[in-house]
Amino acid sequence: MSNSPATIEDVARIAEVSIATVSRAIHLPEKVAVSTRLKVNQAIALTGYTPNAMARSLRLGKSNMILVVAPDIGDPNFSSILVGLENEARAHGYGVLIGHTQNDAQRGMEYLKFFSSNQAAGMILFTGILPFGHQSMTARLPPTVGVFEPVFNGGIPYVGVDDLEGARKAVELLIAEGHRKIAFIGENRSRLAYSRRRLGCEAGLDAAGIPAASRMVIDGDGTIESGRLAVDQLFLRDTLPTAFMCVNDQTAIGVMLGLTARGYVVPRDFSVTGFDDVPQASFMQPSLTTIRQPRGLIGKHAMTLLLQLLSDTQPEETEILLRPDLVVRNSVGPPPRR
Amino acid sequence: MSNSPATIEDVARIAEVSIATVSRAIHLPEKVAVSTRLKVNQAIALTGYTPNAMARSLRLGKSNMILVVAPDIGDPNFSSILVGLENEARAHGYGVLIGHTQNDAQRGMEYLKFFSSNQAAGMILFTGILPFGHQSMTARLPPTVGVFEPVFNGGIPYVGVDDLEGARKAVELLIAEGHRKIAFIGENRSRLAYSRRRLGCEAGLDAAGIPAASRMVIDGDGTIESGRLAVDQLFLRDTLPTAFMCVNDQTAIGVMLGLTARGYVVPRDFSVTGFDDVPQASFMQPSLTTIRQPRGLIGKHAMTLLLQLLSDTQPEETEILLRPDLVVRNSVGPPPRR
DNA sequence: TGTTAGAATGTAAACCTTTACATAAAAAAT
DNA sequence: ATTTTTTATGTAAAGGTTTACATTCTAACA
Repeated sequence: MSNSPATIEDVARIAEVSIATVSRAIHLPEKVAVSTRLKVNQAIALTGYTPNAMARSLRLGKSNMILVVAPDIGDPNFSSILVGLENEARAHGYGVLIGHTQNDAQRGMEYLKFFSSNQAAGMILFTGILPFGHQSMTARLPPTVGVFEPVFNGGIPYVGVDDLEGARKAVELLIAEGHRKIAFIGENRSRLAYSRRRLGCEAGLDAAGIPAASRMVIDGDGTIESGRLAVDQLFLRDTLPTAFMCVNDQTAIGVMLGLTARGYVVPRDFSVTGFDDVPQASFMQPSLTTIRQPRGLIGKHAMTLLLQLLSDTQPEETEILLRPDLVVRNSVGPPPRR
Repeated sequence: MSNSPATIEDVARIAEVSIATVSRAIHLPEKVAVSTRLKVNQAIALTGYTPNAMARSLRLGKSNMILVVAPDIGDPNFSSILVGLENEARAHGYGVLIGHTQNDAQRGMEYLKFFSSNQAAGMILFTGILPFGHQSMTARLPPTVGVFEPVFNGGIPYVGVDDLEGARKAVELLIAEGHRKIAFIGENRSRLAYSRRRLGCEAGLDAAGIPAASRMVIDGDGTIESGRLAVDQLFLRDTLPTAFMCVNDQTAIGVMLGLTARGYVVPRDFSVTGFDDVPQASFMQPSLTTIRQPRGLIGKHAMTLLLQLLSDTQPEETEILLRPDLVVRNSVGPPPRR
């Protein structure tokens, strides 16, 4: 064992072939005679040779890193998708690089250096927003797949859950339990996924023939705190809903905390549904009825799609919507008789 | 704008200097005349040149990527530390690469390819276990810093919380509330951090003169489920504790769920403490009294330490223990009068 | 036997930097 | 004015791959 790592030359010398043959033995084994292939493999085993990825990327003009950009690494939705992404990437020899923008466009821009410096080949976007100041650069956009949140600037493939369908399932459950006055606690920062959920809710209410008069909408910002505030706002009104359909679990948790703080008991006094099925949802008291995102699967599909883009295999689908599942727990019951 | 990215040659041509001068203008500006520096900078701005990191790493024999290896990316402890790590890394021009071993040594080995192929310069280890089958390779170990969990194989710098101190604080709170019969719900997979917490607990009990007879220890595996099981095990015994001090929040959550399932009320009937202060802790009913890990800070310090190692600045400290804070919430009260 | 097609291997250039060393120019010293 | 020192720039090699093209070898064919 020498002290510096073995290079392709070391292998070539030991196998008594040229470096070109070694390279071919690795990447196009069928182009090299069986006997030489054997010699090369032995030499590789002997030296413990691993190709230098830097040299490789330089020569190929392509890196084997995927940048994953999320607004917040701490988001409970993030980690399981990341697992799916990482598994799939690793299975194909890719590494996963992470970045978090904290919803700051400036921050997002910083990560572009990974592309201009050739360190990343593609990007997975959690943010729903391209990390670019100017549209002008869109032409040079690296291969990108959106996840969890569709990307505004059209034309970027997206993998996520069918938000409309999921929201419909949730509202249907509430209606089936007998609820008629349903408040939708939404999110106002114009996130596409969230507005789709609202549309799904509307659709469900329409289908059940619920009049507009008994519908309520409060817009928060998708945080626990905004769920609490939404409760306060609703209690200022003349009519209260019997059920809260929340745009995500964070909001739902906030709503439940707000209701509990006012002395109400869920689901006896009010029913609450969430969306996402974050880990916390199952530990709430009562546990939260919600719509599950198949996060691992989303990650896997998104990475597959991206790797297709990278290998110039133009994928047929540009939007993959996975089926959301209703997870029935204990935060929904029939409306109280008043 | 050409279609392929600008290289140092393009810049040199426009600035009418040699590529060496361009390189110097970037990395050793004081070595180049002010007038030329200006020309070069203009040319850089004009072309939008960014140095090709692959070529740079190849030449320098050093990458600017840090591999972060965790047993489980989904661990709520992971993400905030990751934020600290990533912020610090990015501030120094480094990228963060992630890997998750799922407590599988085989998996861990796979990530070593990032080093043998020169794609990563250093490593942050969450696992407490070196991802190596053989000790023999220890000599070739890349610069590594352990985090959250000290690394077994001695000599590896570690940044974490002072587990002893934290555990002492927790047990002191219980004792101050009047508890004498305290059960420690531990973890049996010989994790160093966890065994330190147990020692801290013992030390606190010793200091208070609590006799060995009224101490109980149950070993689980640090999961919610094992917390539940620990409760079941204790209820088989003659004497019950009045308080449960848990090795981590997951276990504490399990304990609380187990107690609730048996119809007990926390903290009226039993007190419970955790360790870590994961996000869930504050949403439990009752909210969990626990010991906070300053996770962002841990990440920041660990990365600083690693970057020092990488720049051959031998750091003086080899173990940085941050001060843990007691977070008093609602899961601890005085013991019931029986 | 002499040609030719096909298979296997080798040679060398290219990918883009950084930097030791050489050279040229300017400033300082004689 | 000449020599020496200092400063600024240029030349060219090296880092480890991949691959187009050239070469050699083998086997098949006439």
